[in-house]
Amino acid sequence: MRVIVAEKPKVANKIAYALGITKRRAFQRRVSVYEDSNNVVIPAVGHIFKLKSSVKGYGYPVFDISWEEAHKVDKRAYYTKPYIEAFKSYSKEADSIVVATDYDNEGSLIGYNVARFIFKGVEPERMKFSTLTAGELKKAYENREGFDYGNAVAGETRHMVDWFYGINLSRALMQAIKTTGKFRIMSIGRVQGPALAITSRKEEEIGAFIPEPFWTLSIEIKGQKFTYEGGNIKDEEKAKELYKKIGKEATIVEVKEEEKDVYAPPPFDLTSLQVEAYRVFKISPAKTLQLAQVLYESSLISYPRTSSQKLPPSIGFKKILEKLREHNKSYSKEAEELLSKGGKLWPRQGRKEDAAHPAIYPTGVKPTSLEGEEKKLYELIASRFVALFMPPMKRITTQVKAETNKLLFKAEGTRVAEKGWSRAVEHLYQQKEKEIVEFKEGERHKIDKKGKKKEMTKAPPRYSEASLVKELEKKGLGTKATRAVVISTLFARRYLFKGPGGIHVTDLGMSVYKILSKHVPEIMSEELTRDIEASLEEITEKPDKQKKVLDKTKKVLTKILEKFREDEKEIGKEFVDALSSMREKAIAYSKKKK
DNA sequence: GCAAGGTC
Repeated sequence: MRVIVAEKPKVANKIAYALGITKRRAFQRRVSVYEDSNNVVIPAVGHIFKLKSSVKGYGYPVFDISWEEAHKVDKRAYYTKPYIEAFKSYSKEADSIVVATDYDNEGSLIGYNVARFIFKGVEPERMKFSTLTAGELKKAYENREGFDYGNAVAGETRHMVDWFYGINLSRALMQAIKTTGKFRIMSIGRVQGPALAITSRKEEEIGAFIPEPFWTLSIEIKGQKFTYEGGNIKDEEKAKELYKKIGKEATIVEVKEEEKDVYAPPPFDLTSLQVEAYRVFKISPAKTLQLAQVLYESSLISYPRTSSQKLPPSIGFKKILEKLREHNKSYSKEAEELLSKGGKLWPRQGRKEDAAHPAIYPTGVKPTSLEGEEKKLYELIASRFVALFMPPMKRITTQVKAETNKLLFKAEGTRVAEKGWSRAVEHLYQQKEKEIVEFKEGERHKIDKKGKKKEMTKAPPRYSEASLVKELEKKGLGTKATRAVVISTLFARRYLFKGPGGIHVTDLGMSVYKILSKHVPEIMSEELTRDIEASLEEITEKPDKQKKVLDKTKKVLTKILEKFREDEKEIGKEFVDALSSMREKAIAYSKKKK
């Protein structure tokens, strides 16, 4: 029997149908396996093996670890057990293993672990594909390759290095607090560290910010406000002097109109969906991922954990639009227009690509019982899909300049000449336009009002969860599926909290940031990720370099952890001080509220 | 009770 290992249930289904294996069997009522007389396609659910310490307890350093069935290591991974069982039920009759997981380090490792721990002694083969079309899957099956050990070993190394740093340093932080007789869950890791550093540096910047005064000048003509073209004035005397120069009348010296095409935003990848859902609905990135997973499981949208902003024709643009036309009045007219126009349908495409998945799109399946945020997110995905095929919005910006006693003032406005694609989304959100009163060049008008205002410079804005997710992506930290989760962890640890204006860092968070920046700067820096990536590339080419990389990591960490332990008591005291200062602030705040 | 990465 040949066992074909898929990464996840939906993909197992596609592979099976592409290979003409249509007999489905529900293993233990939970796992769908697809079988004919020679082949069986069985899905994993991502990683079903997990790293586990070989020594008990919470001491450190620990470097002795091994792979174990995930459900045995972590109760929360209970749902992986039937998948393990499904594979095991074929372990005796399997004489051929084909790994058909995503073609990347993590995917190869998922398949490698299934092959070596469940189907011992059978040399695995590899199916290599980048889209899930029947044609490509079939070709990948017919042209099976040797197994890509390089990818799998690189993936394993990434898991181990992250475990060594994350578990050991988290334990060191907790141990420091224990020296004071208290207990608290603490954590830090390769992604948590830089995320905490980014927010902490912002906190410091805001704390150190000293507002400075500046003055602005304005005039009002026919109810239209104009501002001084020279911008903000730092010197009060200068502002007074200019203010005095403003006369009783002004001449319109320039009226400039410019028409611009604004194209529909590209298809959603997970990050841009998270950013947009936050902008439009204030839904947090972690919540968006969770909602998108529900929509995916209900077959309403395609796979959400993608970093692609491209949509291939193979998804069937026309069929989807035809179905969407029936669902929702808000964009059925637009869908109808696109369909009745005939000709080729071609959506806008974005820059980002993902070897394993296309961008997020609505499948066309009719939603039946969506409510609240689920409904909002679905509507966003569906209407933006329709917008992709529509013509650009035409926006006109108008700039007017007025002169009084050789002082120039300007006013700017925008209006929409043609709504274009924005018609498909206007039931969800509207672009704000700035109206402007009509003027003609050469006109002379009375100045109705003149103003001089003192203002203060503002501290830089805080991160929101959405802008932090975006920043992590920009710096190449974490993955599409983990960034929002990492941020949630920092909130759960009480390193961060949501306050006025966005994300704030707590005293505890600042204290962790400062102490680790001093003792273990590498865990707070994005350089660690860069170094690991470089090592992984080397391992992909030469898997026997793994030992060298792991040994080096152990050596470096051992030294760091030894030094950390010397200062354990002192560090523990700093954490406890930070915690009590947080408690005092919280009490003061709740009293003030009363 | 600790990471980060897959996935339900």
